Amino acid sequence: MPRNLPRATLNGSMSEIPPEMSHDQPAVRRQKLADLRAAGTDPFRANVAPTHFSAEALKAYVEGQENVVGVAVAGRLVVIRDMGKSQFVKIQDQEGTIQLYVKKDVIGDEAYAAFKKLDLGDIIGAVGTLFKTKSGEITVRADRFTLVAKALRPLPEKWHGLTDPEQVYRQRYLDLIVNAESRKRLMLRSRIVAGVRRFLEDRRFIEVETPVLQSVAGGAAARPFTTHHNALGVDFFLRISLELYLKRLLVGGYDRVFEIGRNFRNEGISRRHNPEFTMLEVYQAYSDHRGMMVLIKDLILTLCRDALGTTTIRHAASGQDIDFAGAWREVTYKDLIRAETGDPEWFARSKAEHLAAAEKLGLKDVQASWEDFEITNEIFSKRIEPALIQPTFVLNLPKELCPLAKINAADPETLDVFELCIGGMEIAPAYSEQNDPDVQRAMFEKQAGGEQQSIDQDFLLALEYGMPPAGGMGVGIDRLCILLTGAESIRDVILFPLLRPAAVTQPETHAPIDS
RNA sequence: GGGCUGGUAGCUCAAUGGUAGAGCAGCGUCCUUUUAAGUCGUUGGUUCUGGGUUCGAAUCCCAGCCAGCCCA
Repeated sequence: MPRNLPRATLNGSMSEIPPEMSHDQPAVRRQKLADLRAAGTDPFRANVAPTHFSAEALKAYVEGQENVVGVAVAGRLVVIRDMGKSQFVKIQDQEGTIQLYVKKDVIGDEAYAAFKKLDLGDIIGAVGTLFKTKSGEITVRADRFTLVAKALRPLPEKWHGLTDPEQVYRQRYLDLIVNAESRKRLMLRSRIVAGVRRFLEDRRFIEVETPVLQSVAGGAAARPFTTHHNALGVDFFLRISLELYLKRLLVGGYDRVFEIGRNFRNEGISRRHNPEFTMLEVYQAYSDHRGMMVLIKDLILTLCRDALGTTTIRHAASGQDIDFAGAWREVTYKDLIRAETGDPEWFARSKAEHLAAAEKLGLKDVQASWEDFEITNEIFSKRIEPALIQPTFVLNLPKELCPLAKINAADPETLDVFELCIGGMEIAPAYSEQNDPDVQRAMFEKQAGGEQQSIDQDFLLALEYGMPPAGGMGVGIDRLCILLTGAESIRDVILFPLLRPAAVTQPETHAPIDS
């Protein structure tokens, strides 16, 4: 301690803050920390043993048993109402907030003086008894408290929270502290993911983990990220789907498998796309795409009941209510296209006619160089899909759209697949999985053009050992969360969405005033 | 990649070419049942960055950085 400053004592007194420094909140807080250490306590070496989360403590109160039920709680100080010789404060934990009442003549002069030195954002533990205030709020009357982490920086404002979207995403921890809505929404995501696991495990699906680093990134059409393994001296791709490894497990005798895993696609970023995103993929032997229809409806209804507590949600963008408990529409791709174009003979017409019609529909991006099926599919993705708000199974997609599904027996131009659309988004595609190794090889080769190296030969080898017929499905977990939480953007349901790296600057260090 | 919008105190926001302000937070005072507590006083600015126009720029112009939305 420099001689020119008063020595801090255990009763919480502290060095004078020079007025010209009083605006520098980190410096003031570091000074308080230095004073605590000078007095022999280091908050960062202390700990507490809470007995209750805030919400549990509130439930533990017994009417008429004032100051009988004892609790120990811990959390971040988010509200301080100082009334001189007593204070009402609120601490926040994972489950919510609880009010503490700290009275000078209860905790003693020294402890009270130390309590007055606490700052918003500090993390404390408190032990006391439950009572109800005049206005009826269940509150902990604190007998003692312990500071376990000093916050060296001030929190964002309590009333408006953090609104700058950039800061919300970059400093999600601050968003979570001050924006209850974000906290709720992202916690709901955890509940949804947990609900998916429970649902599938109840049906004897086995959760597995398959490689993220792959030498052939297959199972979807997307640009992969590349990376490099130093010891092997080999480049790898980050996976773009889970499919081909999960099907190897079907070959291996795991009849019901799923993985909830991160996919990486080196493509643009938008309200609906994050370069890394979470997919659920499920495969069930001896089932097919029809079986997957039952499974996905059951899954979503279960999530609605368990995580949301309702089977009806409001779709903000369209203003419609979506009722998951009702019947889900089933319609073929071709019927949708015929209805949208008003042309019953659409699929009998030439590419030139399709081009002209697409132009007439106002689809500006369509190029004459496109394949015929791409022109038709543009109508589907730009005009039809965004309008499918209520749960809709789109059946019998054209065979060009996926090389991994079985051809439909009645209409060999189409596949035994569905695409589930809800809220104008594609939520889950599912297939009757192709298990004929020769057909699969032919499909891959056709898709690859001349690029043999893009074919996963080991997957084809696996199929030659025999894969049971199976239904398979991919569910975009992020999109499902957008839907179920009513979020506007995928970034609102991802804790740390990808952003351009911020300028690399170390946090400014604020030396205590006395150094 | 293109268009539009935004970036001002720790946070939320004002200030439309003429002295950069308010609320919260901070600092100091009063207050032993408060609820965005109240009360009196008070500190605090690289107006995103760099150029330019102008007697004078947070404001107008150019370039850049970051973000959001829309489009691709």
